[in-house]
Amino acid sequence: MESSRARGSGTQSVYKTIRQEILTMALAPGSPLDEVRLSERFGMSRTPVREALLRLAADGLVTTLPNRNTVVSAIDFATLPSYFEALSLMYRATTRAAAMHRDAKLMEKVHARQRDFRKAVEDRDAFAMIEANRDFHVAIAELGGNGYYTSFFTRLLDEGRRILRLYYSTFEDRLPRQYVEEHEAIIAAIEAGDVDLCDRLATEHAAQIVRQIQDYIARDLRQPMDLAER
Amino acid sequence: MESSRARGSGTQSVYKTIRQEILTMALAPGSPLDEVRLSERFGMSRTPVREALLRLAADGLVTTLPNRNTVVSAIDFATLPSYFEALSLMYRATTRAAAMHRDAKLMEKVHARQRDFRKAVEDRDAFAMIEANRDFHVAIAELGGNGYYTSFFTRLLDEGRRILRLYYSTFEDRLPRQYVEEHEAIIAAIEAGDVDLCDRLATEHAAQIVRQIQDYIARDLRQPMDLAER
DNA sequence: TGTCGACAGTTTGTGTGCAAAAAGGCTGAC
DNA sequence: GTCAGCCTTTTTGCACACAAACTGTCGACA
Repeated sequence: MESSRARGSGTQSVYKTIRQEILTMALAPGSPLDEVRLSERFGMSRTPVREALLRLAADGLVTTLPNRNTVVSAIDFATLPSYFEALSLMYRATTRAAAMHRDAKLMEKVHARQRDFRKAVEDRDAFAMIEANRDFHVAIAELGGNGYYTSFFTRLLDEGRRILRLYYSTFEDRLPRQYVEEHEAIIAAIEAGDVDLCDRLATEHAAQIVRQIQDYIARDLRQPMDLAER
Repeated sequence: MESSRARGSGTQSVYKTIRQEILTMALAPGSPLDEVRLSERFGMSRTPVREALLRLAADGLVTTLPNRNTVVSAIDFATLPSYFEALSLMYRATTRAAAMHRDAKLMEKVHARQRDFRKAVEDRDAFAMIEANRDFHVAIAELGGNGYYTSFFTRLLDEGRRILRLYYSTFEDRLPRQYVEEHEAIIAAIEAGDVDLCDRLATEHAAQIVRQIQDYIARDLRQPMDLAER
């Protein structure tokens, strides 16, 4: 068959593709992932598909029901408070770390991500904004230089992409501009090496985001809302 | 063949067994894990072995070199400072959370784990002490009720099991008794719901452990030490 | 009419074969 | 004696086949 595909790339490409589709909500939570159907879609056998699903399961993005099928993991609203708590903590920890480990080269990446973010806001592109915001904070985490923080934080932010997509389908431009300014303030504080200020700004920034999501949720709850996950 | 094995248990049992062997250092970092050899050892085909290795790779416990073999992940001493930082943070976060979410049933589990820990210290069993200490803090994290904290912290503590095994091969009984007392103090602070005290105790407890490991490392460095991982 | 059991269909879990890729050894030339 | 190139060996990545397990449906019986 197609031996054009590089040897180790099968699993990788399936993993990346499905992961992206899950995070962008192209695959809704609860969607069944059939191994045969996926293998047909990607034009390869079940084995690499299976291995990709295994990796996604390890990431917590899909849930495999033993001897049954695999589904896209549901977003559990009951754990949202825990999520916000963990997210806030990691906002603070990574931003503090960044203020302590300044590095010109990595700092430039932070600036670049902030430019992307500003552009997304100006374009009023809600989805691009979500991605850019994530990338901005990942860049800060990498600047902080603690790999444990970076991987955990990245995981949290990715889960957040799904939550945000749920509520950002319609774009409201009141708050985003404020986010741009907060990002600028955080950058300035990092460059000044002011750890305490970073901590305060990160705390406030996290609270801002949490507040906004909670507003969206509260608004949704006033409308009839289909909570059935599957 | 042996159809006696339950259908879904193959991968699971291989995963659990190898994971345990890695965490207890029965499999040294850098040890090669050959799929064929493992499949012979466990009396099954390569497929379930392969899936188990994939899960271990997702946990970061093994590293798979593409198109080559997979090896037990090395312990990277360069990242130890980051590790200690993350560990300390999670000690604090989970203990604080525990003080806020008190629960009689889960609290009893904490007491039980502390009894195990005390017994391990009295028995002068270094390895049992390592396991019991991990379980004690996991129990506190579960008491805290934040699943994100629990999973990240558990992962850190498991990685710590390997590091501690490196340095606890000979048991020194100066500090352990102090750990017992510190654990007791933490339990009391949780039961009193004193968040700030929990934070201080967790910080000090973490610093204690970090200091001890660093002492071990410093002592080792004074001797000729083979740093070659493989 | 409601409930239980058997059957068929679907989907996963595992076994097996083959080919690609990398490592190490061998041979030959310089 | 050393180094380059080829070949062999080892091990993985993927394809495919088969059987177990679960779901849903249909029919029989109370």
